[in-house]
This record gives sequence, structure tokens and C-alpha cells, in this order.
Amino acid sequence: MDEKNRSTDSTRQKLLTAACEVFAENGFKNTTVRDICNRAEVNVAAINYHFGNKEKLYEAVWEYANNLAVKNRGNFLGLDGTTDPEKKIRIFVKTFLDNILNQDRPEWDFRIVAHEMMEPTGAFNTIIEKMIRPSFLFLRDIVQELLGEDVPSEKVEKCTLSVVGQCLYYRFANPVVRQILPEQTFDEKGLEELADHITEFSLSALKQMRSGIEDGRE
Amino acid sequence: MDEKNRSTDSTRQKLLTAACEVFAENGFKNTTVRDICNRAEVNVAAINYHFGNKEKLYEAVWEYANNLAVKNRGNFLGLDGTTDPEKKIRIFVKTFLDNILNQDRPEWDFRIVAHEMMEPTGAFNTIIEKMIRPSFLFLRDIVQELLGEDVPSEKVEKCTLSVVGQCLYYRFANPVVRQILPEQTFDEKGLEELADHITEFSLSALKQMRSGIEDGRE
Amino acid sequence: MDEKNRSTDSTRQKLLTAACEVFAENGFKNTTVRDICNRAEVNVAAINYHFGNKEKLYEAVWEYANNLAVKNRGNFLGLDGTTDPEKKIRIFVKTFLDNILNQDRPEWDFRIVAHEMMEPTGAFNTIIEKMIRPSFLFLRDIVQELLGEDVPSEKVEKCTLSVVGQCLYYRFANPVVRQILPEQTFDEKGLEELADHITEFSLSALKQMRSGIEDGRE
Amino acid sequence: MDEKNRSTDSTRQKLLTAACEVFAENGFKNTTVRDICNRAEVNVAAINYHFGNKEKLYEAVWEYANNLAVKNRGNFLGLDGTTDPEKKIRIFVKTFLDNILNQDRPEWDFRIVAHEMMEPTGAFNTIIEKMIRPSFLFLRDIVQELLGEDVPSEKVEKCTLSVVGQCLYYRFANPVVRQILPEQTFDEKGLEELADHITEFSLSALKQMRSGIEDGRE
DNA sequence: CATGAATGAGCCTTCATTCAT
DNA sequence: CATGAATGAAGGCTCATTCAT
Repeated sequence: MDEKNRSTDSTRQKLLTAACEVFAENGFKNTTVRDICNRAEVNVAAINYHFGNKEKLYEAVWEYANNLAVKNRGNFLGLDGTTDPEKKIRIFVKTFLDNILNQDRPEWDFRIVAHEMMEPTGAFNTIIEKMIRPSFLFLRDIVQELLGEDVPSEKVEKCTLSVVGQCLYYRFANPVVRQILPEQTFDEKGLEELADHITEFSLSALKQMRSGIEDGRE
Repeated sequence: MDEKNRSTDSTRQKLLTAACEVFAENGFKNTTVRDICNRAEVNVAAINYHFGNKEKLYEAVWEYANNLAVKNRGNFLGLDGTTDPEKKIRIFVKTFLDNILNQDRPEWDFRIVAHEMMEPTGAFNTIIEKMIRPSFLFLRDIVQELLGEDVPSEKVEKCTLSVVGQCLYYRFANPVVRQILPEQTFDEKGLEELADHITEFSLSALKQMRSGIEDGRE
Repeated sequence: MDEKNRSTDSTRQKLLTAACEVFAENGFKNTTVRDICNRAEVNVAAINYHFGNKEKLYEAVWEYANNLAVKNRGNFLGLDGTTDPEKKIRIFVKTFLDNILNQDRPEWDFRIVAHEMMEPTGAFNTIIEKMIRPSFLFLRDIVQELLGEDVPSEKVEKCTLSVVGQCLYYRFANPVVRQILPEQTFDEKGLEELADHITEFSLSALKQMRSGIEDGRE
Repeated sequence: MDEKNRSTDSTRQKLLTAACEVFAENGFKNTTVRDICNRAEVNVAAINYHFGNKEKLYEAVWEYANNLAVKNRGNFLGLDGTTDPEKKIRIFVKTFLDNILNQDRPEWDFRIVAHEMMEPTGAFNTIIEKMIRPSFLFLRDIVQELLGEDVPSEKVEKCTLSVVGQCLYYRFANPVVRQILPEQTFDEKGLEELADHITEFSLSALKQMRSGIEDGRE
């Protein structure tokens, strides 16, 4: 039975992995079950056996993405309290860019979120709550530190999204960036430069805004 | 002949309008010609008659979107030279947000761009060159003014994208924003507030960076 | 009314002529009404106006072919009684080959018969009676002369078909001939040689058979 | 596995058989895949599964026809060298007539060739080389024997086609023959008589021509 | 009478799913 | 559990025909 389960899991896993990649590349409708099975090197009928149907496989992919995201979040959550806010924001930005842009890791988890935004298939709230909000809250706290405690929360949140938006742009509008800024690369060096810029831009804004607020208060 | 053309254009136009909406909602492959024809209340064969086939209809939609974009761009291009850069950037941001978020106008033109980014069908460069780059260049010149003339162009361009990214985030990640910032609206008032914030954030950053650069130079 | 009819006939005639060619090239089902109308340079709706529908146009083409065939038959029917049988058979063969193979004349009337044989659409007996039997009887009489009067009619008829078959082969199996006998041409010179051969072969056979019959009778 | 293959082959084979018949009856374009599937009593999608598409099914039919032809050719190829040329030609003619006319066998292989000649779909050279030329060469050698060695090859080849043409006429112009020679049957007896006639006509011609040639040479 | 536009039936193909082994 | 084969429901496209001017 062990053996059996293991071989079962193996097929299931191959299917899941392949599905992540293919769904991320083509979206739900553009993906055919045969595409997935070919990449997984298993029989077409296996999908129905292991997951019921295409839609349930898609859901399973989401669950899988969830779990991965939780693990990845650990990367910068681990830094809690250890560094000053400016360093923390730099780390957040770099880690975030890595997660969504680094060519060395399969980027399917982000692309699949993007697809879901364009063509919601249900099961979207889960993604936000499990994958997105935790990151958001983490960054919001850093921004709060930088802006000072008595800034209204709406302002803090909007500034947080301003930081996130700068990062995500390079993911969402990636083809545009490649056309308009052809010298921009997305290897380690390119991402470092990008993180530098976004951090500088954001810190400049936050500092200036803080001093403006404090000036206004005085 | 007037009558004739009008009725002729009517079917073609109904088809084109319906296609814009449906393609924007579902992307190219997810859309069926029957969907479009049902919405346009015309026969399936009409697509073939007026556009040749589904793909050519899609191209026609792009051309249509392009023309609309040119018109919309006029909104802020008209302001050339009349205002100071700070006002110009405020106008750009507000106009841009309007174009991509205003609930009163059919938002299909942006969604269709987003779809194209996720699942390219070819004919993408045209979009960038005709729809995107002109806006980019317009904003870049404003940013240049704000940063000063002797800032390296890469920095200017990255700052430009930082501004654009903040705006686009509310479009790309719209469902996320609605979940995470539920009090944020996208009516005229909400967009004004958003424009205020993004302008403030960006101007703060640009000013601070400029003074930093000038300090460094002295 | 004259004028009117004339212009009407003109469109009708253009349509008919084009239909002959296109039907002959592609057969009934392979031909689209638009093919015909394009070649005739008239509107699609004209077919329905002038002929009712595609099928009735096809029938009209047959009728037209009929009339042409009657005229063509005159070519060798006019020789009645003037020459000796050997010359007559030579003339028949050459005329027949001309009718079915000569590159200078539109060969549609024969091809359309061939199509009709493969895919009968009705109205076939007419063709045989009006186009084919007259030729057959004409040749049969010549063969009868050559074989002598007391040969049973079945033999005469089979010999007649042996002559016709040799000719028709070059029409029916034309692509095969072009592949297998590439040096064979179908211009005037080639057809003369072909007529010479078929005449020689047939006369040889008929003479030999006649002497065999006469020997047997003695 | 036997069972499996048998049932597998069964569907594929049913499809192939049905396709042979329907293509032969109607030609390529006139045939719908639904016709074929209905006759084969299988699902429409089966064509796609087993053959890819309609065109490839058509090619498979050709391959099948080819194999059949090879087998049939064996009937007279087996006689090589055993008989004198007169007997050989009689056997060739009878076998050929059987192949193209015998009512006891499905006659689709010939009809499909005929269709291909009227409305070529490509893949025609193959047919000639694999199905037709071998027969032609076989008969040509017999005719050569009968005419003598020093007859120019063009004459030999034309005489060969004269023999073939007489046979094929009964196939190509079959409806005509039935109308004009109503007493001619196509059962065993009728075909024997036909073979007798064509053989007699051809041998008469060839003998007479040979003696004419030899007389001329002396 | 002639024309451009519109229609609906039908065709080939693809795909997710199910079946039998 | 895994597999190859089978299925039926769409999907895109073509075509003969009809309509309105």
C-alpha cells in the first residue's frame, strides 16, 4: 500500500506540477487537459481519476500555490524587528521583486494570480486572504513606522499600495517594460537596480511626506 | 446612400462594439463568435462577411481601441506648455486614472490590453507603439522637468514607471484593492482622492530625489 | 424592352458561360456560386434571379452543352457518303479527338459529361440520347461497312466501342497519359499522330477480323 | 491484447471501409465525415482520433487501395513466362476487366481513382506510380512480344494504351454502355464475352500491324 | 433588374469526459 | 490504478439562398 500510494502520489504530483506550469502559461480556458497530461507524461484519464475534472484540478493548483506562498512569505517575515525600517523596506522590495520576477524560479504562482484577476473562476477570496493580505500587512507596518504613528491609516495604506504598485508594474506590464526599457534586465543585477530605485523613490516620498506632515502639525 | 451606409455601418458597428466588450471580458480564446453575435444580435455569418474571421475581427477591435486611445490622450496632451510641471503631473495622473478606472466609460480598452499581456495573440507591438509609448513619453518629459535636466535618462524613465505603476495597480489589482481597501471607491470622488495621493507621493519622491541629487552635486 | 432583354441576356449569358467553365473544372459540389459569379463579374444574387438556384443553373448548362454538341456533330456528319470508310473512320477519330482534347477550344462540355458520370445529378439520359448516341450510330455504320454486312450487330457495336474507347482514354485518363507518356503532346501535331495511331490500330483490327470472318465462312 | 487489438482494429477498420465506399461514391469534397461515421456506425470524433482529420483519412484510403491493388495485380503477374503472349494478353484483359467491373467485388478502388482524375486533391503521382504504371509495364511487355522487338517504343506504348482504353471504356462510360448496349451484362459471362472481344480486336490489330511492319521492312 | 448585406444550415475539428479492459 | 479508445457537445467557418433597397 505504501508503494501503491507512492506511485499514486507520484502521478498526482506530476500532474499537479505540470498543471501549475501550463495553467500559468495559458490561463484556464486556453489550457487543454491533454497539454497538461503530455507535460506530465501521464494518461488523459488520470486527471479525472485523481482530481475529478479540469476545474477541480485548477482548484488543487490554487491550493498548492497557497502553500508555496506561505513558505515564501517566510523569507521576509523572518526579519521582523531585526532591522531599521529603511533596511526592511529595501528587503521587502527586493524579496517581492524576486518572488514575482526572478527568472530562476518558476514564476507560475504569480502568473496564475494574474490570470485569476482577469478571468475570475471563483476561489479568489482565499487567494487574497492567504497570499496577499499577509504581505500587505507586513509592508503596511513598515510604512507606518516610516510615516510616523499619527498618520491616518488610509494614507498609510495608500502609500503601501504605492510601493507595491511600483513593484507589480514590472510583473503585470512586463512585456511593455521590455519594449519600452529594453536595457532593463531581470537577472540578479537588474533586480538589484530595480529594488534600489523603488526603495529610493519610495523612501524619498515617505520621508518628504513625513516632514510635510510634521511641518503642517507644528 | 446615407440610409444604406447607416444600416450597413450599424451591423458592422454593433459587431465591433459587442466584440470589444466580449473580448475584453474573456480574452481572445475564451470568446466565442457566437457570444459576440448574440450580444450584437446579428447572425454568426456576419462576422465572416464583415471582418473575414474571428482573428481579423480581433484586429479590428485593436484598431478601434487605438483610435479611442488617441482621442483620450488628447485630453491631457492639450495642456502642453500651459501649466507648471506639478499641475501637469496632477492632470496626467487624474486623466490616466479616469481612462483606466472611471466607471462611467466602458473600460474594455484597458482590459483587452491586460488580456493581451497575459495571453499574447500577436499584434502586440502595435499596441505598445500606438497606445502606450506616446503616454509614456508625455509623462517622461514632465518627470524630466521635475527632476532637472542633468539626471540620467534611466533614472527619469524608472521614475516615470514608478508613477505609472502606482496608477495601474488600481486597475490590474482592482479586485485586490476592493477587498483590502473596501472603503476606497472608484467614483469621481474616489478617483480624485486617488489622484491626490499618487500625485503627492510622486511629487514628494521627485522633489526629495532632486534635492538629494543637487546636494550631491554641490 | 429590346434593350432590357439584351442587357438581361448579357448577364444571363455571362453567368452561363462562366458556369460552364467552372462546373467543368470542379464538378457540381466543388463549385461555389461565388466562384461562378466572380468569373462572370456579376452579383451573387443574379444566379437566383436568372436561374432560380444553383441546381437549375447546372441544368441550364446541360441544355447549353446539348445545343453546342448538336452543332459540333455536324462537323463529321456532313461527310456522309462522300468518302470511303477508311477515310471516314480517320476523319471521325480526328474530329472526335479534337472535340475532347484540343487545347484551343474550351473543353468544358466533355469534362462536364465526365463529372456527370461520376456523380449523376439526374438529367443523364438526355445527354446520352442527344449527345452520344448520334455519334455512336454514325461510327457504327462506318464500322459495319468495314466489317461487312453479315457480321452480327453485337460484334459491330463492340468494335465501335473499341474505337471510341481508344479515343476517350486520352480524355478520361489524361493525367495518367501525361505521366506515363510524357512525350505525348495534345497540340495539333500530337492529335494528328494520335489519330493516325488509333486509325491504324482500328483498321488493322477490323481488316484482320473481316478476313478471319470471311475465311471462316468459306 | 488480442481482444483489444481486434476491437481497436475493428473501429479503425470500419472507418476505413466506410471511407472507401463513401469517398468512391462521392469524391473527396462531396463526402462529409458524418456520412462516413454514420456508415461506420462510430462517433464523428473517431476520425480525428484514428486518422487525424478528413484529409489523412483520405490518404489512408489510398494506401489501402494501393495494397489491394498490389494483391490484385498478383493475379496476372503470377503467370510470367508460363504462357504464350496471346494467352497472356487474354488473361490480362480478363483480369483487368474483373478488377474494374466485376460486380462481386466492391468497386470503390477504381471509382476513387476516377474521382481523383476529375478533381485532383494532390497525392496523385503516388497512385500512378504505385497502382497504374506497374500494370502498364506488364502489358507493354506482352505487346512488345506480339509486335516484335524492333518496333519503336512509342508505337508499342500507344498500342498498349489502345488495349487498356478499350477495357477502361466500360468502366468510365459504364452508364453510357448500359444505355447504348442494354443487352451487355457485367456478370461473369458478360465479362468473358467482353474479354474475348477485346482480345480478338487487339490481337487482330497487333498481328496485322506486325505483318505490315515486316512487309515494309522486307 | 442589380446589388450589398443578412441569414441559417451544415461542415470539419477540438476538447473534456467516460468507458472497458 | 493506468491506459487507449470512444463519445457528444461546442466552436469557427463556408455556402447557397434571401432580403431590402
